[in-house]
Amino acid sequence: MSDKSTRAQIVDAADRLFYRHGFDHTSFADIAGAVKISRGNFYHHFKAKDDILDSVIETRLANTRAMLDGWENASDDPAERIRSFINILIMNEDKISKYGCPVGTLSSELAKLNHAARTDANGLFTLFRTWLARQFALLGLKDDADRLAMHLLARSQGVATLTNAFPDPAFVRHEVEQMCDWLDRCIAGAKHTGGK
Amino acid sequence: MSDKSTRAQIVDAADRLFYRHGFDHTSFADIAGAVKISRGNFYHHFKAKDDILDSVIETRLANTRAMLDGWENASDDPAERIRSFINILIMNEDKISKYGCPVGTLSSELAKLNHAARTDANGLFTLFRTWLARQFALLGLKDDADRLAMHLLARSQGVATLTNAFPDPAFVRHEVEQMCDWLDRCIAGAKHTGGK
DNA sequence: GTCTATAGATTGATAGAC
DNA sequence: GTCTATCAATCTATAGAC
Repeated sequence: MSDKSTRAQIVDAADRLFYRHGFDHTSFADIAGAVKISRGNFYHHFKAKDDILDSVIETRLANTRAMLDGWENASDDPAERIRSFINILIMNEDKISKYGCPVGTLSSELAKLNHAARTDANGLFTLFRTWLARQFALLGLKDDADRLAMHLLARSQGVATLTNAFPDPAFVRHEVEQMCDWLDRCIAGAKHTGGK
Repeated sequence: MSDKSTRAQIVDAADRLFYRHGFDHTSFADIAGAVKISRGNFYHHFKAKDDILDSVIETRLANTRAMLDGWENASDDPAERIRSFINILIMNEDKISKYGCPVGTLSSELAKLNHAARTDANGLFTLFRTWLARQFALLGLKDDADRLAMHLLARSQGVATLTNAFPDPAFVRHEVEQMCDWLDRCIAGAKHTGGK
C-alpha cells in the first residue's frame, strides 16, 4: 500500500482537531499524537502546516459537495432539499453546541489570522450559498434566490453561534421550526406572483 | 499619577488586539509593542495572560452595560430601543466585516480553547439577552420575551458572521430592514392578544 | 514603575540514520 | 516511509538592576 493511508490519517486528525480546538491552537505535536507518528515523519507528507490546512479545506469542500448532491438526489422537491439543510442544526446539535459550526468558526478564525487560505475556506460558505440559491430559483423565486440563500445561511449561523454559547435543544428546535415556517411563506408568496 | 494609566493602556490595547487577531494568537510582545512598554513591565500590572483577558472582558461588560443604559435613556419606546440594537450591525459594519462580532467571535474562540473565562465571556451575550427580553416584555410579549430575545440575537450573529465572510453593505441593510419588519409584526401580534 | 536579561517550555521545520 | 536528534524562533513567565 502507498503512503495514502498515513496522509489520509493526518488530514483526518487535523480536520477533527482544527474543528475542535481551532487551526492556530492545534500544533504538529497534537496531530502527530492523534495519528501516532513522529513529528519528523510529518514533513514527508506535508511541507508546512498551511499545506495541511489546504488539504483539510479541500476534504471539507469535497464532503460538502457530496452531502449537497445527496440531498439533491434524495428528493425532487426543492423545499424538501432546503429542509435538509435547515435540519443539519438538529442532526449535528451535539457537535455544534460543543464546537460551533465548522464552516463559520473556521471562516472567523482565518479572518482574524488574516490567513492566506481564508478565501478557500469561505468557499465552503459559497458552496451552500449557490446550492441554496439554486433551490430557491427552482421554487420560482429566481429574482431573490441569492438573497434568500444568504438569509437562511445567516439564520443557521446565528443559531449555531448561540447554541455554542447556550446549549439548549428547545431553542434549536424552535428556531428550526421557525425557519421551516419562513420557507413555507416564501413558497406561498412565490405561488401568488407565479401566475403573473 | 498612579499606574492606572499604563494598566488601562494595556487593557485597551489587549481589547483591540484580541478582537482583531484573537486571544490565543495575540502575544505579550504584540501588546507590549502596541503600548510601547517592555515585556517585563507587563507582570507588574498583570500576573498572567489570562488576567488580562479577565480585565478585557470586565471592560467589555461595563461598556456594554453603559451602551444598553444609553439606549434605555434615549427612548421610552421599547421598540425604538430594540431598533438601536438591530442597528449596531450598520453602525459597526466596517469592523464587523473585517473582524466579525466581538461578542460572538470571542465566545467561539474561548469555547474551542476550552478556556476558563468562557463563562464570563458568554456573560456579554447574557447582557444583551436579558436586556432584549426586558424590552419585549415591556411590549406586552412577556411569555415569549426570552425566546424573542434569543431569536433576534441569533439573527444578528448570523448576519455578522456572513458579513465577515462576504462583506456587502446591501446584504446588511436588507437584513436589518427584515429584522425591523419582524419586530413590527411581533408588536402587531402583541396588540391583538393584548386586549384579551 | 520600568527596564534588561534570561529561564524553561513549545512552536514549526530540517537533517540524516535506518 | 518512519524514526531520532536537533535547530532557530517564539512563547509565557521570572529575577533583579535601576
